[in-house]
Amino acid sequence: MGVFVLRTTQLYAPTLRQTPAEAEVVSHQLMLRAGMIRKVAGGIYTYLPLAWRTLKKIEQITREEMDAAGGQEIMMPIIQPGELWEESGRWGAYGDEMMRIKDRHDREFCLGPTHEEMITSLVRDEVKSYKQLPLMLYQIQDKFRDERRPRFGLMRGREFIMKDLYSFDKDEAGMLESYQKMFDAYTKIFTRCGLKFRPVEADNGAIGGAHSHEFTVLAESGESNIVYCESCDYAASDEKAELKPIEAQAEEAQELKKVSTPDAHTIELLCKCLNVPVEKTIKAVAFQTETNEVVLTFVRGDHEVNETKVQNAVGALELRMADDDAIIAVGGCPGFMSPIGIKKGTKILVDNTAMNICNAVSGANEKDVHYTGVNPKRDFTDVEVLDIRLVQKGDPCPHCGKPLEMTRGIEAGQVFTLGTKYSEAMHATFLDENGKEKPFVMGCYGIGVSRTMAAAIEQNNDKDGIIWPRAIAPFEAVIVPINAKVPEQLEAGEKLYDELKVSGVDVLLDDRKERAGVKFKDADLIGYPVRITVGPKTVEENTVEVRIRRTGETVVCEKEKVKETVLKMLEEL
RNA sequence: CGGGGCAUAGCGCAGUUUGGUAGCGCACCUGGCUUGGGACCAGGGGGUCGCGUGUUCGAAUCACGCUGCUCCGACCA
Repeated sequence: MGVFVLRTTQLYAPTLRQTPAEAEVVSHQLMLRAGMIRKVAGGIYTYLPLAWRTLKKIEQITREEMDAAGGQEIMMPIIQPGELWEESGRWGAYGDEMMRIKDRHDREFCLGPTHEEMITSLVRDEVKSYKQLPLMLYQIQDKFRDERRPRFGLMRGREFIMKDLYSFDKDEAGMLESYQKMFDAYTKIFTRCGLKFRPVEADNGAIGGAHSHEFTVLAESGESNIVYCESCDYAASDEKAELKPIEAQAEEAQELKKVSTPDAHTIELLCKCLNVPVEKTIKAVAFQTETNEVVLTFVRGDHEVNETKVQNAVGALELRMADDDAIIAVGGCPGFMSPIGIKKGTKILVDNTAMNICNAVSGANEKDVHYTGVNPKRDFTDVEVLDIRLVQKGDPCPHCGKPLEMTRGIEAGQVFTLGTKYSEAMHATFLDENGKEKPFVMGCYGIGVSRTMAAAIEQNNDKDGIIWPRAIAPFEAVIVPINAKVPEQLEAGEKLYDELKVSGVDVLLDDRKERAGVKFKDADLIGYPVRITVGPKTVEENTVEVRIRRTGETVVCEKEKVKETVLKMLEEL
């Protein structure tokens, strides 16, 4: 009996019978109930032993794949000097999401929301030659983002664990190679974690750069919408999904005509009022940028505007709905907007599908008046025509034209190319083969470790609790003596523990003097993949029950066959 | 940041309308009994009723201010 026995009586895992009122999503509820986490403040949690074991397993898988791809692990401080962020220009740009603090000398620091500046500064000081490239450095560390609205437990916390790797290459081709290595590594990581996921093309957002993929863990409760094609391998986040213009049925062009449409300030009312199909209408959405410039956008009545596309098209840092006053100032009329007759110089974006409509209806920039017979190609002047609509289920795939499927997921990881955005801003350069000074070509690659744990639960649970994938379960198996007060049962349990432990199974012994029902309920709630039940029959008939959490399948076997049975089951999970 | 809601024992809640000894279920402790899916009986411990100011003989309860949490929206590498 040389093996230290890990027993539930020594495990701090306070399970709750009732669900705390504050928990909205299932992962949050189950983590609280299973005694995995406790809240400290809004979006800030302590990880108790069970959660920490799972997190360490996710970290370890991540670490192994990062190392295998050529990454080197480092650890950077959470606290970062404001000056570094001044250099990159993000001290001002990052906004309220950055937790800023001052030291006793009144110098500015922040709790790192990300580490591009830190890493660029580190490498800038040491790496001077192309011979030292490529370089990939990563860390697994706490990040802090002062979210406006932390919610969903660990899914959108303020402090969370993240793996972030940064690649430095001498040129674009090298960067793309690093990017591909990381893409492959991420695929391995999420596969090894036992999760159903999809890499999707994504928008780069404020971080900059040209390529990006999100690794989305599929779950109905997820916050990201993704589309994918079953005929080809296209998959993208909804904000990224490209759309080709839809051709409209050709008709003889009618004359542009104003008609009275009292109170028809929504598309629905307009269709009723004029008895036209919604595909024949053109809808307007007005935005203002951070500099208060008005951007008018037009899409087909049954489509939605994709703000990310608009933002990228106009190069804005921020978009918000335009005030009525601002709309009027450029010659528009809220609720009755049209590109026709807007003040010259105003930015007008028209979706390429809306542009194809024949004899459409649009506003007329007058209250209670619309145009009919609108033929955008003839009537719209000084407009930019491009793809600005939000994808919908069934839209044609941009690659093969087949209808796209839509599903929801949780963004657990994202890979980006950064190019030279940070290296140029921060003068991080090296000498190339010709002795010429060049900025590093960078990429950055993140995995939300704590979010991945939450995502795993969102994807794997039932009414009784969590159903852990084997690779990231806090324990692979639990041994439950039905009655721990019967010495023979407890001893049999301990003996099995030793056997399994020695065979490399991550196992726990539930030695609590609780009734069997309590221990079964807890085992289901915590979600150990395999449960081994030791009872009177073990003592009398030498048999043990082995049960698979996910399927409920139970196998009765002889005590001597337990090891073999459990190993085989775990193999198949 | 806008709009709702909530704050009473570790958790879930009642009590607030109509001011008068702070309650229930679960959990916890003791004893008994029980032991294959969250038992039962008896006894027990635990509260500055989120904070502050006011009204009142008297405030969990009424008024005003604040703080925190939460939901919807906006926002989000």
